[in-house]
Amino acid sequence: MPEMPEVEITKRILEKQLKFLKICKIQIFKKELRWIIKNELKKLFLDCIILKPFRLGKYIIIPTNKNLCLIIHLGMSGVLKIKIKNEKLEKHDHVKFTMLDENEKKSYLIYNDPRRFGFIDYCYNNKLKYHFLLKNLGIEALSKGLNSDYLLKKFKNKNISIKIALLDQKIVAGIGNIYASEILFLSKTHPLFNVKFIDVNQAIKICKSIKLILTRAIKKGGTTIKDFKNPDGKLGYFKQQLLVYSREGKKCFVCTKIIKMINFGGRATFYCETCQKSSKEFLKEI
DNA sequence: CGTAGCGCCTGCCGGC
DNA sequence: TGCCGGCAGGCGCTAC
Repeated sequence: MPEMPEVEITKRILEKQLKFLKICKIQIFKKELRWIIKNELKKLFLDCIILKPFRLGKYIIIPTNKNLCLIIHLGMSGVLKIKIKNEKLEKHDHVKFTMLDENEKKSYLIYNDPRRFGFIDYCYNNKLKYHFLLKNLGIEALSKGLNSDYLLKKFKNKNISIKIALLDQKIVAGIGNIYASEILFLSKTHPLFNVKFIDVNQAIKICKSIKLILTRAIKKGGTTIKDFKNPDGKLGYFKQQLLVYSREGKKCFVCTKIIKMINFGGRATFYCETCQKSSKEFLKEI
């Protein structure tokens, strides 16, 4: 489910609904996620008061008043659900936090993840940037620092296709497989274009497209392909705006030629051969 | 060193 | 109807 816009949507709702709640109970029904949830987490976070959640790339960070923060990643199929009633568990509910507000009213945060590629970890607030999963994150996709200079610097001495580069969280944090195809279509860049040939003009276009696509997706509440729901249970509506992703065999909205799908790096990539044309010599072999 | 490919999981869909 | 292969929004690890 989640690329950065979906994670951002999730975070915004957590921000509204979890702030200053006290964690009074933690239940772990399945600790074998991407990594095994550490035993001590349950005890450590008891009686912690939740401060303002934030996002780093596709990670959600939930800081607390005890210098500890939760690190949550939703993997491919993870969702966080907030409930105000103590409802029966659903399939693939793996972790449940019970929380209290200042009037002792309970609410519940539930981590649900069918494929279990996501995880929950924790660390000390001041050690966050040294956490092994966060320390190598590249620049935030929507930050000002993401500009053509930054991209060109990162692309220097690399010999990979632009599609692979956009998915590399060490370069830019937040882009996933759906939006990578969309971004390349918008910037008229062939997905196999070798980053070592990207010039300033192309880098500027790519930066603009990254920001435009992700900002639009956030506005639409993210993309629901199959199972993304925000913590309020709402769906995302960016799917209707997708220009190339999952449109193989259909007509390009711009030139009416047929959208192609290719597979590399183990992921599907959708593009328009006409709109994203490139001389062969600039493409990365696959 | 950088890069390509694998594997972790469950569920769903299309083809036979 | 049922079974099977392929595929899915991510990402760290391993082998080269």
